[in-house]
Amino acid sequence: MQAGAKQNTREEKRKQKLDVILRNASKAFMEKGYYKTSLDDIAKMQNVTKPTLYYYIKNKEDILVKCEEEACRRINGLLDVVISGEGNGFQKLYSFIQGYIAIITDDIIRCHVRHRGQMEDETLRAQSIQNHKDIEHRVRDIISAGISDGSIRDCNSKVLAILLFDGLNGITAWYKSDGAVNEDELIEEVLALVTHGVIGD
Amino acid sequence: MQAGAKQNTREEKRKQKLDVILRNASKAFMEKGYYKTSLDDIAKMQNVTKPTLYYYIKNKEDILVKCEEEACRRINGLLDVVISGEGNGFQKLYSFIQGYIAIITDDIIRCHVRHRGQMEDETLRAQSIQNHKDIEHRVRDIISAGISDGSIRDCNSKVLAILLFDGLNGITAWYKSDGAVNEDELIEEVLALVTHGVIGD
DNA sequence: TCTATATGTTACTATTGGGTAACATATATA
DNA sequence: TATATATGTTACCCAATAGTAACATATAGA
Repeated sequence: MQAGAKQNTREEKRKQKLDVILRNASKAFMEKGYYKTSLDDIAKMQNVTKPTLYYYIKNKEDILVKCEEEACRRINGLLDVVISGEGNGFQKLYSFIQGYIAIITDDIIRCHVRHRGQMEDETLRAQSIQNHKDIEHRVRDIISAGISDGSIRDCNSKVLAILLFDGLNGITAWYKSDGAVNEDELIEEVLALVTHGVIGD
Repeated sequence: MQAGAKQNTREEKRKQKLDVILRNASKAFMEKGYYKTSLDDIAKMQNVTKPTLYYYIKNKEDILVKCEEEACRRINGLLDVVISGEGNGFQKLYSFIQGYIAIITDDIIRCHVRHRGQMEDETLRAQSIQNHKDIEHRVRDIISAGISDGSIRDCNSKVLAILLFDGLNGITAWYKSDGAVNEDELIEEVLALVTHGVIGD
């Protein structure tokens, strides 16, 4: 067997185990909150002991950082696709919302959304805030383009972007714990509301 | 001096001091988070020692409960006025949004919004969730009335109510830490978006 | 087979912080 | 003035938990 292959297997395993840790931690953080979830709790979820976690993460806060990296990768990936695609500003915003709702049902993403900008370490906190600002800015650019090409009503792009993000994040937080509305129906309702508002015909 | 008057003064003072505690605690919770804010921190903010707080509150969690009581009183008060007022469903929803944005700049209300449903005590947590459901339901009733009278577009009132609350809560959380948009302008933008959506004319 | 390194455990330290007991003082009222 | 009660302090306890040191074992590669 080749040296490279074996090495790879070990690294693969390592990556998978880290992913399990992040996934379990995210789930626990969403259910009980960050501070009410101990590292012992997380360790137990994958049947190891606390010090083992420190082989994969630097410290508790590092879990949030790693979730954020993963989340930003995916959200920015979505934005890459949306922005480079066809259509006017409104259509791009529309497909971003669709994609975002789909993405944000993942525990790791939801964990990031709930905890971003809340690291105790100042440098990490600043980085986290910046990461989100960058994403928000890319969405605002889509909106601005839509206003320019006339497909989006003239409005304050900052207020719209924030209203949109907070609304979407809230929706998905609620969505998990309730089976009354299915995902397709949810997306359709949200898109209709964002598009046309609440005013009667 | 009358017995009643003196007694009253003492009770007044007590109420005022409790209010200061809630206000300071709310501010700290919003800035640093609930778990990163110690009772010693809060005590220092009004130049007393930690045990003194226990003369006004049962325990740390009780601060959240008391903030919630105050917040629900005010939000339900707003709903009382809005619902009993003139106009169709859309107009009532419109004035609720106006009032809600104004109310939610208060630290105590923001503290409630951020921490509701997160008490460790199960009974308190259930009560908190119920309180919010009640409020959400009153808003949904306004929406349903609007749909019936034709002033609001036919939509899922649950999705709209949640999208609305989360959007508004998010906006105001952001609003505090940024001076770029003044409150009147903010309210106007939000109302326009909620009313007409983002679609170009 | 031998050895270095990756992976894991047990047992511990150190700190934080919620909550309380015991004690001190101001003040309203009889 | 006397006294009960409201209000406050100092000094402490105790539980939870993040993080570490020392030790054990599996495994990849020579």
